[in-house]
Amino acid sequence: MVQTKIASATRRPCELCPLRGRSAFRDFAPEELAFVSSFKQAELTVEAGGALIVEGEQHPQLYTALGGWGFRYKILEDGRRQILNYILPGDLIGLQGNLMSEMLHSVEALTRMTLCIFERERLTALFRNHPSLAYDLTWIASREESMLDEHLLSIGRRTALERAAYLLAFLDHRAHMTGIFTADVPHVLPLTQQHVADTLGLSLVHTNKTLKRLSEIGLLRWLDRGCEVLDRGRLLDIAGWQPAPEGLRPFI
Amino acid sequence: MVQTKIASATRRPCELCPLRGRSAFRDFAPEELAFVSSFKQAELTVEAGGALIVEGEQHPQLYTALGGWGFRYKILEDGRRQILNYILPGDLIGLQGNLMSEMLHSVEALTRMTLCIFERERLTALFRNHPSLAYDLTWIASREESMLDEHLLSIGRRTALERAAYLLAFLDHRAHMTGIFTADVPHVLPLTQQHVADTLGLSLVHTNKTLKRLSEIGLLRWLDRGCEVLDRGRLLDIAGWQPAPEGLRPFI
DNA sequence: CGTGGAATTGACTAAGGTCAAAGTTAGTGG
DNA sequence: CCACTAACTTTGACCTTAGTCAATTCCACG
Repeated sequence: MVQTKIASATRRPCELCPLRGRSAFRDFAPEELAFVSSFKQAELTVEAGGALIVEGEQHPQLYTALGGWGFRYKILEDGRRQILNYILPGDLIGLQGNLMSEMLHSVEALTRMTLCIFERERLTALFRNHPSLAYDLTWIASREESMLDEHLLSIGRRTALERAAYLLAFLDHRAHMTGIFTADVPHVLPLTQQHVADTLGLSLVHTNKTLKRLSEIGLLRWLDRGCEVLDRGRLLDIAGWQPAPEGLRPFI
Repeated sequence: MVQTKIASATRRPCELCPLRGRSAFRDFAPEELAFVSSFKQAELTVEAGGALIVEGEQHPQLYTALGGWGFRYKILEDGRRQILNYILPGDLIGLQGNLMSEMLHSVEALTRMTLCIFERERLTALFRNHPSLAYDLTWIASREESMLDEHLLSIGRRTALERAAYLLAFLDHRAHMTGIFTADVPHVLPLTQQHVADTLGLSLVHTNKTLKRLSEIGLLRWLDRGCEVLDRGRLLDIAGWQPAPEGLRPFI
């Protein structure tokens, strides 16, 4: 949690971006690609548990997650923590909250993450010269909002069991959509029960008992620091949720 | 709640927009104003309780609230309702959720609302020709996100008393910032306790008891269908919250 | 072997939900 | 002007869910 970031020397060109060509993402026009390439400053690697963004600090960079898992959160003065959303490859980090002033939330890596760094300053050039990318940026912000809406509904109105079912189905769905659950890796959500608790607004103990209920009926398997979803359909039934169909999505 | 919208014949030019010139909002350059004027289709009036947007429906318009109060919400199949955020003058409605496909939440008027109508289709032209307005749009989406982050923290991690204090301080603050609490009107948040309950994720009964506690120590007065905040400072203390300082904000 | 983070479990407590009824108030129509 | 209604608010009694406390167990790792 207090580990520092580790900047890597990598300077992979956008043409070789690991996200490019994944079936979930839209293609770029050549001129868009050229601009994004110039927009990109460097790549960054953050170890699991490392702090990427700290609430209250100025943060002149934006990031796009290229690999790994992270999460955004806020804490109250006495330490109560609320996880706001999870970050998966393709997600833009730093757009939430004010566009230019200090950060209103923190971001921490759940696994080792690789990120692409952009300078906030250059957003102006993006808006001025690349309307289609500007549109994408708004689209991305809008998508984040709709996820937050869902979470709010969940925490506000669902029972503990429904919330847990919703969260795990949601993350499993996103992982699949993003293409990080390939055939060769185990399909595990890299969470501790503390993360689940802090996302659902529940205590750790109650979260544990709730997850146990879901395990017992065979909907998931809890591993050492992770969760394997065994039956997303039935989780969705319990939650009374249906993921919104999503076409090709942009990323920057 | 099932009343229909009432389109008014008004076609007030943007130069006479009631928001323009209010101290909270930024000024437009002449060419921006000209574009927004052409962007604007008409004005709309919705009576209190009227449905402006219904979840699941296609909605080719965007709105900017000019006057009155509204709220966005989602419901579960069995009727449990979660209010996501409130809409005040200057807020853009319809950007949340997917930019172009069906609406993912509903919007209802809390008081009589007047709105400015834009065609979603013309967003493309806005992005292409008015980078500064495109930037504003992203800024607005980003601001909505940061409000949702706050709400999530509140519902997930604050006690009933803290949540109520937070919500009322939040709304009172926004009302003041937006300039709708002028000297000649009573400074009343136009809510029922059911709205408060559905925002805080609490039952109506418990909400009532919680609000009573806040009244008894003199922090607010509950009126027939509304709330008068008497001591925002102490509400903020209870909530452990501090509104983020906000400079001039854009609107479209 | 130890050690520390994570997961589990049981006993008890408290916050908040549910049910049911009654009181208030604004508005409506006679 | 007044009775009537419907929507809101208020209150008390009781129940359920979830939180707290305190151990214990289970691993992964050095």
